[in-house]
Amino acid sequence: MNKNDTTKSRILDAAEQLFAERGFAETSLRIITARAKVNLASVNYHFGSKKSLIQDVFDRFLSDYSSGLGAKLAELESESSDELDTEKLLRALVSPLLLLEKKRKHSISIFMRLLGRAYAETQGHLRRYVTNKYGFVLVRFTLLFQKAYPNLSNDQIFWRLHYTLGSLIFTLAGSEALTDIARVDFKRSMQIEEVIEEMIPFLTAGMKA
Amino acid sequence: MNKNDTTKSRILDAAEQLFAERGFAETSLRIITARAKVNLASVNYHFGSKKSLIQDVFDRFLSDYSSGLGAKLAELESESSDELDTEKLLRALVSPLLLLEKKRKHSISIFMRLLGRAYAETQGHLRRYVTNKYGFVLVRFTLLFQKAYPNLSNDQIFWRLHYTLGSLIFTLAGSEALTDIARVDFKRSMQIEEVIEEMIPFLTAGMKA
DNA sequence: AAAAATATCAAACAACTGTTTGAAACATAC
DNA sequence: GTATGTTTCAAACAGTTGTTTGATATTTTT
Repeated sequence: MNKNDTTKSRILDAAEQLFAERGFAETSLRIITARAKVNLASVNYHFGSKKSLIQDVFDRFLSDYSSGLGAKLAELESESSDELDTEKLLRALVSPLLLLEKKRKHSISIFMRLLGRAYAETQGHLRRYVTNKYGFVLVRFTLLFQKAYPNLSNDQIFWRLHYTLGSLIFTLAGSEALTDIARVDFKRSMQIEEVIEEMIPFLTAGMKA
Repeated sequence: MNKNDTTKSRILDAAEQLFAERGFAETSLRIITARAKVNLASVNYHFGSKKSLIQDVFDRFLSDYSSGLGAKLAELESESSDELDTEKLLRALVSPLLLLEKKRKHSISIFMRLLGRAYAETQGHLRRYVTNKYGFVLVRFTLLFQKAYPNLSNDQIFWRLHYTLGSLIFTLAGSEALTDIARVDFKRSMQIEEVIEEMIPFLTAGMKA
């Protein structure tokens, strides 16, 4: 049987879509299993609980993304500080995203919406889970920025990195709706790659303000 | 009876807090009424439904904010284009927020978290409601930016405005958690006013990149 | 003070939630 | 082909949800 058409992966596919569209609490297991065309009980059989399903949806994205990012970071870490600049670092951050998008259409926007929702879960289990398991990537990234900008204080870098993440997550999460508006208002149809390209000079300028 | 201690306003107070903390679907009417120390049925009596309660929570914030912003925008609209700059416009955007914060502690972060959640509700009733009722403010703001930056194309302004909103909402929504981290990591405790001050040069540089 | 309108209350409602169960179907190994 | 392990399925479970009800209390009007 095709690995992408097992009961388990069909549940993951349906769940990640619906979670991104409607949120975690607003998405019932019955809606997921109906969309995935599998039996209701199979979620608890394959994943144990709804909580674990949510975590597994994240894991599939994050392990893909952070392995791609890890390679990029390793490259950059071996470079000297005067070779580093914001644009290079930002491209390291987004290029694994574009890889995801190539493998599966709209996955950037789905991924970013999920991230936004996880972030909004200020006190929930999900935020803890994500930060515990993947927080070290953010740390590595912060260190690179510190190396690239020795004149900026550490907390300035901390904050600017968060401004950047805010722009990225917010814009890419809403990219479908926003490109729609741009298309009718400015008669300009954009791909997500183009949206990202537009964003890089903005963020670069801010970073070294 | 004190206007701020009616059943209705106690429900609004409890609801806005809990919605910001936990989300809309994750917050039951029973939790709200328990926190507000009122009877369960009073929500449906005073607001009609949970949906309307959510909208009314927004209305209280948005009418406060957008009336403050409206005055600022009127000022700016009467200025000539060479008097306008990004910093002025950004300050017009955030100064009504700081007024809210003065009236009630933590209201910026609550407000931004609510906005973030409303924004995440891509297909929900709330997003429609907010954009229908308050979308014109964003339009006015866009026009001012176009006036201030005649060399930028309209869609560039459109996108950069969204990057800015992303930074603002994302950072201010998480400002409590982030200032906590900054305090222990950098031994630096920050007020929200300071966070905003730090953000303005970043966004200004990006806007005129 | 009587009457009318407004507000509060405990209790019940139907609908929906995630999860469990035990039997049936299927696959794999001997 | 029988036995063993794995997966699917319909049905039921207990708990929570938003909402409604009708009685009681409170306030306002006359």
